[in-house]
Amino acid sequence: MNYWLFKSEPHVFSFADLKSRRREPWSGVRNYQARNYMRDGMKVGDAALFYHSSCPEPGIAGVMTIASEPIADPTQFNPKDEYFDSKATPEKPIWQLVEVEWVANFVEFVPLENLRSDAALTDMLILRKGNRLSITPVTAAEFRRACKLGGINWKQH
DNA sequence: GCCAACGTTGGC
DNA sequence: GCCAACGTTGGC
Repeated sequence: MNYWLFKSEPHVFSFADLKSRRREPWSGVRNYQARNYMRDGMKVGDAALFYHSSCPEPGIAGVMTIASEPIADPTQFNPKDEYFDSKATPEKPIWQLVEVEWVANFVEFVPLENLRSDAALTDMLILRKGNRLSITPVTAAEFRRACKLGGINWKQH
């Protein structure tokens, strides 16, 4: 099993939104590296952290799971959609997505500040200077540690 | 709102 | 293929 971290701006789509919807297609990724992680790297059942970015309190809110194989992101075909891509066709899609499913809220939200000050997390990609990728892999150890900071014992899941 | 850092675009 | 200009991200 692989582990991931997904960023989302909570005023657009928050972890609470995912909890109420339960399952959601992760549409709108328009960065090749992030797409490649979804298309080539993810397996159904992988676990992922949900990170809130561009907000008053950035940090990790909880855990979700990869719930589908990669499929073509339908928003790329819709001229009315903000993520429309005129170069994409249903025969030759450019952008893929996976569906994600809510698993568990952290008992305590883990602010970015706490991630930065944790010695076990210094290599997390999200903490690297200049990192802008909306989807990044995390190691199993980083994943467990983040869960622990959030008040969850991941082994019980 | 500022600004550093990065990805993408497009002229050559 | 180079690289300057531009747009975006995201913390502060």
